[in-house]
Amino acid sequence: MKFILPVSDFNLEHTLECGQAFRWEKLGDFYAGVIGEALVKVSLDGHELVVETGSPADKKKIADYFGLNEDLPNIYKEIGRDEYIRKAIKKYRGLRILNQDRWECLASFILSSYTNIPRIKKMIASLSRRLGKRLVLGGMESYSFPPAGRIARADIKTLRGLGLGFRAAYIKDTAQKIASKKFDLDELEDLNYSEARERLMSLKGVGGKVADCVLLFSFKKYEAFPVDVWIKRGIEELYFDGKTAAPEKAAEFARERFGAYAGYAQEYLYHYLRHERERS
DNA sequence: TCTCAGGCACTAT
DNA sequence: ATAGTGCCTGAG
Repeated sequence: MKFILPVSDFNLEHTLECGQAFRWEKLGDFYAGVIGEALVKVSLDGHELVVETGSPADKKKIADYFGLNEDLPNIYKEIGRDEYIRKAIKKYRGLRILNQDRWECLASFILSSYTNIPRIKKMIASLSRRLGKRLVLGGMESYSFPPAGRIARADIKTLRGLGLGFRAAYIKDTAQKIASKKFDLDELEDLNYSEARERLMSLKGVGGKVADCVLLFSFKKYEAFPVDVWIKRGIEELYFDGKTAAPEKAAEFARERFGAYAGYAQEYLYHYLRHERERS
């Protein structure tokens, strides 16, 4: 099916290539990716987001996935508290935080530890190809992200064979807890940010950074401020006068400075720090 | 060959 | 609480 979502303040490229999701690929003038159980093609034409899916899809869910329900101008007003962030917003206007599948998001960021984005994408692709469901759209094919049960039952050697390395044990352990309902992801929805964060951190392979990514990218807990090495260096340089700060301190500072949408500030700052600062 | 990449667990203070 | 260290793997 094919449909159109009207959009404003939306930049597809920034949104899909900012590192929050690992399943999108640019193919000419459109992006192909997987949302849940659907292979999806999207392109942006002015104020129209053109969406094509291989399986029936709920328009509302797709709009929600792309973060289209958030009032971006208001968010900019909230987080625009200094020159750095305002400059970053100017450069990356239209970047929206996605609302991804919770399990896939958690698993993906467990895999993100001590590696780089191309390799994270590779791990997710091979895991999906091996244990996920085949999806087709037109001439394209891809695979859904495997449900927790599939990963829980896979043996550790298989997972290592897919290139997961030491992360294989972490993801399997977490998959087992989810599949056996010892850990219910959806219950986190009703907890406040720090309670939910603490719960997530009880899982193996989930520290503060990964927990924040999951809360930000799949729970709409926008006060989450993931601190990776880049953001850490940036915060130290811009706000701590070059002095080193523990990741938790940097995150705490950022939540106080940027408020309820600190996570949005993180996305903009991250890209500003990583790609564009020197050119501005 | 070597270093480094979007962390985390484990151990020792 | 806080600091140090090893970890699968692949790209540059």
